[in-house]
This record gives sequence, C-alpha cells and structure tokens, in this order.
Amino acid sequence: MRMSQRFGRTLREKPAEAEMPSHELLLRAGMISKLAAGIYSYLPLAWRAIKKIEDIMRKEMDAAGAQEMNMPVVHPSDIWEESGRFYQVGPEMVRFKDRSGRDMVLAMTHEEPVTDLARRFIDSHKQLPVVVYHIQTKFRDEPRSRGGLVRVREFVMKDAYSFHADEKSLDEYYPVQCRAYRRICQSCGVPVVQVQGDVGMMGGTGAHEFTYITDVGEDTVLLCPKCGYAANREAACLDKNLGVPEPAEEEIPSQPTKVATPGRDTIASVCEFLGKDPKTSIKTMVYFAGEEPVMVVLRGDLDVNEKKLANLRKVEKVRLAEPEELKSLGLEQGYMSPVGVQGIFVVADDSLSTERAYVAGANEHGYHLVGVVPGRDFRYDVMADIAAAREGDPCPVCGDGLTVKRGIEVGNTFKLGTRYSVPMKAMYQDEKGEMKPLVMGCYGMGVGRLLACVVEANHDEKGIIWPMTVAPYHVHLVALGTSEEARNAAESVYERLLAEGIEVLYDDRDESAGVKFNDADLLGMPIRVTVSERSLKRGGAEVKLRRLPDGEIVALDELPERLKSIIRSEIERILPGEES
RNA sequence: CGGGGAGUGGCGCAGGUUGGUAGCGCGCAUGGUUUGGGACCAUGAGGCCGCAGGUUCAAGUCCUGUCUCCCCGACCA
Repeated sequence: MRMSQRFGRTLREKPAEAEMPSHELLLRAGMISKLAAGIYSYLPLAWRAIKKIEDIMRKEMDAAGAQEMNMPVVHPSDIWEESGRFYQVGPEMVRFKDRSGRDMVLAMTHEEPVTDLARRFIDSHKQLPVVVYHIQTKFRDEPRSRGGLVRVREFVMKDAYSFHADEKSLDEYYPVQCRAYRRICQSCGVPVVQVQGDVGMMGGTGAHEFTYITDVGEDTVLLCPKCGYAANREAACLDKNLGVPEPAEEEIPSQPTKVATPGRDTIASVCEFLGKDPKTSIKTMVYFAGEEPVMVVLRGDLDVNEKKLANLRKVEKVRLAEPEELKSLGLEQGYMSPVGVQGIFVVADDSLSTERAYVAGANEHGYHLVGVVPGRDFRYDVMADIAAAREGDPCPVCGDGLTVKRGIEVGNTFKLGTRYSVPMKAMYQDEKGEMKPLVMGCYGMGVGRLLACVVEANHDEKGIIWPMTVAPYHVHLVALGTSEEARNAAESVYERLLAEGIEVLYDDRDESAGVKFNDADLLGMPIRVTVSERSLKRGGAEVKLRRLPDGEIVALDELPERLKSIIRSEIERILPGEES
C-alpha cells in the first residue's frame, strides 16, 4: 500500500475529544472516525488490524470446536418477548416497527436468535454438545459511551454459544472456551487476567471476565498478588474469619442489656464508646428490593455488596431506604437493629456467628444493646454472603491483602444454563426419550474493544507499537531523499517485498524525513525499513523494529529473507504455545 | 437521568464582558527552493460562527428555546 494513496490522514495535534491513549492515537493515526456518540467508522489501516484480530478469534474458536455462522442484526420482537427480555431490558435496546407495523429490535446480543436456531435444529442428545459462534454487529443504546472504542453503542462482537445435554457437559466444555479466551488476548499482545464475574440473578456456577488491567479502565477488580485470586468487585469475596477476636465464654450473657449510647450513631463511635472491636458489632441497613424492604445485618467492620444482595433477592438492583422510609418502618437511623423487628425480610451476612454476642442497635434513639446473639435474640430469614470486598481485605483463598485495580473487560464467559432454553422451549430428547431443555453457555468478546486494548497495551509517547500478529502491515517502508537512485531503490524494494508476500506500507510521499519518521512512529508498524542515499551508502536499507531503539543496515539482496525471519520471530514471540 | 464543560474552515484554537467587513497555527492546492526526525518562500482555496426564534439600523458577540459532543457519576447481557 502506498501512503500517497492511503485513505485517511494523520493528525499532529491531539483531538479535543480524546482522553485515553488508544482513543487519541487511533484518531491521530487516522484509523477511526466518529460518526456519532459511540458510533465509529474504521478506516483501512484499523480495519486490517480488526480483520487480523477476528482471524485470531476464528482460529481459537475453531480449535475450541466451534462452528462459525452468522445471525441477523435485526430481530422480530417475538423472540425477545418469549425470553422475557423484551420487557426486562430498558431503553438500551433499540425498538422500531417495520413498514407493516411489526415490532422489531436491533440485536444487542444473540441469545434469542441462537436459541431459536437450537430449537429448530437440535432434536437429539446425539447432536450434543454443539458449539457455534459468529462475529456480528450489535447495538446497545448505552446511557453513556466513552473512551473512544472502549465503550461504544455500535460494536462488533465475537459471540460463541454452546449447547449441552446437561450441566456436567457444560462444566467440561467451559474451561475450553476460557483457555481460548486467554490465548486470543495473548495472541493480540493484550495481557489479561481471568477474573470471577458476577453470575447475575439467575445464579449459576460460572461467569468469568477477561480483563486488561489499566488505570483508564472502567471495571473494578480485586486481585490477590500472592495467590492470584481475581474477581470483579461485584463478585469478590473476602475471608471473614481472620482477625476476629476469640469469643471468651463469659462474654455471652443470657440476654442482651440495653445501654445508653447518646449521640453514638455510627459503628465507629459506638465501638469506641463501649470499648468494643467493630468486628464484635452488628451493622444494620435497610434496602428496597423493588417494593419490598429488606433488612441487612452484617458484622460492623464490613460493607454491603449491593449486587450480591440484589442477586439474593432476585432483582435487577437494590437501593438504600430513605430516612422517611426508615421512620415509617418504625426504625431509628443510627440505632437500628434486627432485634424485635417483625414483618420485614432479614438477610444476615455469614460473617455473623450464632455462637457469640455482639453490640447492636436498640431501635431506640440513644441506646444500643450489648450481648446480642444472632439467631437467639433476633431471627433472620436467610444467611448468605452479602459483604463487599475492599482494598486490603483478606483474600478468601490465602488470607493475604487484596488489591483493587481498574481494568477493561475485553471478554466474558458465562454458564447460562437453561435461562433461555426453558422459556423458549429449546428441548432435546435424551437417551430415554424424555424431553429436556438444552443447557447453554455463552462466550462474548468485543472486537473493537480488544483493538483499543491492543493500543492501550502497546504504545509509547510517539504512537502505536503494533504487535506483529495484528499489525495492519508488517513493514513500513520509508523512502527518503529525492535522488533518482534512492527513489528507484525504494521503488524496487517495495516491488520486491510485495512479490515476496510481505505486507508493506510504503511511504512514497514527497514529505520531509521528519514527517515520514513521525508518521511511521505514530502508525506503529512493527518493522520500519528506510531506503535513502545514506542507507545505500552504508550498504543497503536500515531495518528498525518499532519497539526497539536502534536499527541495523541490511543489504538489499538479503532484505526479504531478513524481514521474513524478523516477522516470524516477532510472531513467535507473542503467540502462545500449546500449553497455555 | 444528576453535576461540569464545549460547539467558529479538515484538526487545534482566538474573537464574545465593550454588537459594526471572521482571524491565527497546522493541514490542503499551485509554483519554486529543500530532504535522516514534524523545512522555507510566494500565491491561493476553504467557514450562512451547531440549529431555530427574538432584540437591534446592524448579532459569532445580547436574550430565549433546541440539538449535538466531551468529562465525572448513575447505568453497563
């Protein structure tokens, strides 16, 4: 490709709208262009990288036994009504009517059409398991797009769906996809951590996110540097047994005692006043899960994870009760406790022990109760983990301190189970001839978002540094000087490299050396080859890797072989081996 | 949806309080001189100042409305 013919141009200055590096560099390189908020065009160079990323995905999906297909981007609303999501999801799904008045939607994901296909084509256990995938455009009218390609409204996603006869089969296959995901990211030069994700209100046993750790990310994950535990904030757990004072026998009185605690309406102030460890106090919060009030009790030093609570109560989200709502429930803010309350659902966090006594509110202004034993002095409807893990909390696996990091979620894997097959009646006949719902898994990965992460993970102050595996071109050939000799030499090098099947971007423009070098650095092809009077005098062409500071002179005759060998070794440097 | 900011040639910005012929840098076009890290000279093209109303002899500038975009938050299968 000749730069003089290239569609798109480089920008010297940082566009005003760009915040994060990938956004700025892709814009400045003339690789993407915004049409509307969260809606981008990919110009030729970026599109070549996109196609390479897709091919890496195809290779790994094929290796994971998945078959590529394609599904529509416009769906009749019927299938979304069948699954129940037509009413469940909000305005992020675009809905419209076709000319004859039928309700249609724009695909925001493809569980519905793929489940429809499954029920049409899968009849027997003999066909299972089966895995399909497609790379398709989706549209979600996000409340807020941001960060260039990181969060957009229209995006291309690789989506795989697996169908199984039972949970066991899904459990066996699930790790195969996880492995493919790690390999895809690695092949693209994007280091990711596999973190446990929120399984959502459907429950289920498996959900993972593949996250590129970066300060500009919008996801929050908790990591254990010691043992490698990694979880999304929504799903993260902590070890609640560490550092809890041993309960001495005499500390459990036969009944709670009311004590005056004037003005002590926070855990910290009450515990300080009474000389207690916050780990021996009970924090009481009231939330609303829809219309239903829910009282949450947990150990005083912990915070509520609202996502866990929402999942427990099978709602989309919960909200903290307003002060007036507390009053109407007969509760006193700052002195609340589950002791004596009736007619309200009580969730106890499993940090609380029924074997020891705690400090709790007295449901009376200015008073607390000492010696409250969960289960004995108050009832709860369910005990579960609803605590939030925070920076420094003990790792649930090894007990070491957890670290909070930001990251970009490039992909996720999820055990769907029968969430879609049951309502949509996607059934198969088992060996005994019984009809059973298909057990499904889904595996999604954003192509454009991965491209953004490639740039985030591979750039410097001058521009992009493409990994060889996804680089739009392998070689950026720079012709310098106006002499006939140099020009001709560059032209013949270009022709030669093309003939040898090397992907080469050729800067044949009539620009100064500075402009060409700076553009080469910005565009970021992995190998730069310079042909000039100077290089010819030194015996050939200068070959320099974008990621390294210095180049070498290579004789023109040896150039194609030398470049091929660099390309090969650069690809091998990145590509994962058989094991990973 | 809440808070903040911005819309003036392709990009980055000035002008606005004090209304009076729309400006700068980069880029682009033509010619010439240059050519190993964002060259120089000359000439030139390109903008109904987001849009719609209003005030005024006169609006980029003042008033009202509206749309769009960016950032923080809410939200995120």
